[in-house]
Amino acid sequence: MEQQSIVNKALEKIGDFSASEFNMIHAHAQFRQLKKNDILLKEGQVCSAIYFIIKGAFYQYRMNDVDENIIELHVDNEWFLNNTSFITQKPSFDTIKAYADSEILELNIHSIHKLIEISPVFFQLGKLLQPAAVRTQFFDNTMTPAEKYNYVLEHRPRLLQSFPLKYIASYLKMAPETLSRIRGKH
Amino acid sequence: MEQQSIVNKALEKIGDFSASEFNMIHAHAQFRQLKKNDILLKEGQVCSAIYFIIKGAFYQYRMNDVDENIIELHVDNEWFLNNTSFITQKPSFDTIKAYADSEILELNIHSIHKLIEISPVFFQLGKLLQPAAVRTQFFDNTMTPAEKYNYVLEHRPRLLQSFPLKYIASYLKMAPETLSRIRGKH
DNA sequence: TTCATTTCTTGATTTCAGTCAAGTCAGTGT
DNA sequence: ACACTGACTTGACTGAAATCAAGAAATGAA
Repeated sequence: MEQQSIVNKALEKIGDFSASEFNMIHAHAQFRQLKKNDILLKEGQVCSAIYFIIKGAFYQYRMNDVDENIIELHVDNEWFLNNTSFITQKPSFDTIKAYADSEILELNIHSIHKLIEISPVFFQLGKLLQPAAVRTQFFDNTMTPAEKYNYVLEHRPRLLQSFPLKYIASYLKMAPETLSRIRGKH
Repeated sequence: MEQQSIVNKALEKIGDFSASEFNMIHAHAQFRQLKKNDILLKEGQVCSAIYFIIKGAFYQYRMNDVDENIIELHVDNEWFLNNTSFITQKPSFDTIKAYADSEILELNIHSIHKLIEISPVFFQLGKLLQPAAVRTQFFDNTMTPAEKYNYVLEHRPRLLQSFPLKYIASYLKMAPETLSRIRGKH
């Protein structure tokens, strides 16, 4: 199947699984379709699954009085989750929303636990938490706006194509005007 | 034993363990003593264990050209680890150093895996990753210096007693002068 | 097409935290 | 008692990014 090979390719990057182990993962995964602006996880709900984007894009935001504060951006061929809520299994502070019509695969925490009971091989799925953990290193206040932009340009360039400037500015915690000026100087 | 009851009390907060399960955890844990300025984990090493501070204090810092940039502060009766290195099992960017003569308990990743093989109950140990995950929410650039100080004052007041002002300022990513001024206005 | 709305850019001004600098205070050693 | 050091405070100045404001460009709807 087309979808499965895409997912397997992404899984190969995070661990060493046999064909039968791939099949076990797919047996536990749920295919889902969402329309633009559909909500995948609402603030207050517990994030009990990890997701793989086959097609589309998602963003996570937190309400701050009036406006949406963007926490994470995700494009196709990426795994994502609300890291804090998933790890703690407590209500999420953030909402996850589809930015475009999307197709995703869902692997819930019970399935992951079952898989790990079957074999410690599936511990490697824990590495899916890695990107979020690594990312937080960079977005402490030690980086200047220009450094943040260059970091995204180098490490996640597809974000810049997939989302409007003001989403990226919010994600990078700077004013849209500032991002516009930085981009102006190539 | 004195130490065990301290640790069990801390473990009760994160999960529901039986007496025999407590014993299994202690059987896998290593007791260690460190002197002030002893290094627990050096930059470049993989963080392969989680630690519980029975007595003393620790800090994690990252070298930035000349000066130490403080990443985390830990006081007694807390679990800690280098979150990123532990989750990814890749070399740490940070060094963990004893701020005072300390006594700790060490539970390495192999022991944790063994425990989880014995029983899924020990999955709850994963919750020890929680504090770090929760903390990163707050230290994105959305908070003003005063808000950061108030957050620490409310959630981790013992840090303010345990470490000198300049350590806390570095941890909160602000100039020592700024922290001093904020504190001046109660 | 035209009009309306949103997105992005550009300029002028403001503000808040960082830096620089000087001084106080407490602790240590001689 | 004295100087020396490190921790903290306070004031003056600076600079980078936010804010305010206006307008241009792109998008979409009628």
